[in-house]
Amino acid sequence: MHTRRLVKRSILGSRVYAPSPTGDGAPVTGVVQAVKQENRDASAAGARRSVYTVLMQDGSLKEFTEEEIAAGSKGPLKSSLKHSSSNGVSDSHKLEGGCRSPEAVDEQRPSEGKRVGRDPDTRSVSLLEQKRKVVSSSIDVPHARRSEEEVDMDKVTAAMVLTSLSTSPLVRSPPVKVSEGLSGSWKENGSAGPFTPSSNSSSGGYWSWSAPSDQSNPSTPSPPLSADSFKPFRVPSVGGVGSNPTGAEDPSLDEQDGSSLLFDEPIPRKRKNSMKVMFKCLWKNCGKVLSTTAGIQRHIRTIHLGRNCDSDCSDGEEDFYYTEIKLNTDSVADGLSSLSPVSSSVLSPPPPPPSPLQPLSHQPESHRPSHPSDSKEPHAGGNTPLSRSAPSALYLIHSDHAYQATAPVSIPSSSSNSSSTSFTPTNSFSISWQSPPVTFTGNTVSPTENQVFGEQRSQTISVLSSPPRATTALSRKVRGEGKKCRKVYGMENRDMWCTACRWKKACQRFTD
DNA sequence: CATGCCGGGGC
DNA sequence: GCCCCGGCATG
Repeated sequence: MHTRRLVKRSILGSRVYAPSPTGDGAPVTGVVQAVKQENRDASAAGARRSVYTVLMQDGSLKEFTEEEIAAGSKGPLKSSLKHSSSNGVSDSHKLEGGCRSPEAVDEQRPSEGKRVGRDPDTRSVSLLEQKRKVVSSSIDVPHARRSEEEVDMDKVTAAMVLTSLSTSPLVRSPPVKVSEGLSGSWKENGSAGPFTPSSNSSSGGYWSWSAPSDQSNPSTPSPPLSADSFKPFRVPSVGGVGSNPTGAEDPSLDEQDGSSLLFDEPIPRKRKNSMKVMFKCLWKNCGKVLSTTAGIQRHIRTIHLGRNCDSDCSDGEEDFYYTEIKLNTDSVADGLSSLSPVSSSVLSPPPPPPSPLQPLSHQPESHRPSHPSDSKEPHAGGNTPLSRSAPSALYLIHSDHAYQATAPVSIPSSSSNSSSTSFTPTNSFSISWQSPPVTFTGNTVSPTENQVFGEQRSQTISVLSSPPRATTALSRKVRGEGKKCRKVYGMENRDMWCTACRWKKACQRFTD
């Protein structure tokens, strides 16, 4: 990480002073053409130096160390743009005297100026972008070029764009393409070492590490889904960055990998607008889920990365510690709405929050979460106390799915309680709550009451993987016993059917 | 296999 | 919203 950070923001094109080649002490000016890192290996402690390739006035290229250049002026970084040196003479003046040297200077600077005003929108255009990304946002160097305001604005707008993009399922992919593009072509420059002397096009590593993995195929045509393109990028963050305090990111990543497969519509039949996007922290043992990128970034930044400052000083690193998950809000809605009678059947009053006068009074209590945040369902007849409080959003998600269960309607008017434990004082009906349709991780999803926080992650995964086609026995209306239009009129008189029957819907004429 | 019905798509 | 159909569960 350090190594490439050293390059800091590019000073390419900057005018610098260099020791006179003649040795007469009179400094000469030149334009930085390239920067190299010396002894990159031993960079850890310090003593790492940059070597600047400088285009001299006379058109020759020379290399100077940082110190040499610094000796010539007050340092390369300051020399070019704003005021610089000690004598108070403006830069331009010195240039007048020193080097009104040719095109090189004028050529370089405009191009460099481009970088400064970089537009967050261009994040999706990675190839172009990488040329501008010379100014890495992850650089912790005194802001020589960009004023604080610039940075702030950049972050803010970027955050806004990110948020808006990732909130809408339709437009989610763009922000991710950054990584996708960078990981491909940009990788070569990044890992091949220092910048090549190829003038101003110095491809900068936007993220300070190069992708060692070959998982990212350089020319991914157009992956529509973001989850995959996310993945290869996150992996290098483990080995490459080394900034992971715990150093144990792998498990979560693995799980992430596993679950990310589930992101892309496992279900052939997809429902419209039924997905809500959430963001889940991938930090080990965290798994916090928030609804906005800003929120999750803030969470990671403050909680895990230990950065106190607000969103301003973000370097984007948070992006790699959360992922995007989709929640099937639709099924949630279904489940909730199923509490009210779906069909005209008079049977089985659902455990209805809206009707407190129900005789089965104590039952609704435990069932009435009043908000979905109440954790596990009491399931079939389990008279669990309502004590459990589940603060985490995960529980919210989970219990939502639990509500998919509907009250089965199969009740012969007599007594036989069809399902397990009866909890109702009356014997005329029973309401059985089924375990949530989610069955992925086996242990956690089972109706067990013992919910541990540590299992949140798998909870989430199971949620993600939960097929909307829930436990069909419940969600599906039980087949009616009586005759239906089809039977009554027969296929030949199909026009006499009720419309529902004609449409293969639940018969409206002969309801059970 | 016939039937009932859900989810979804086309218009 | 009307209409139809694929597909699934059930008997």
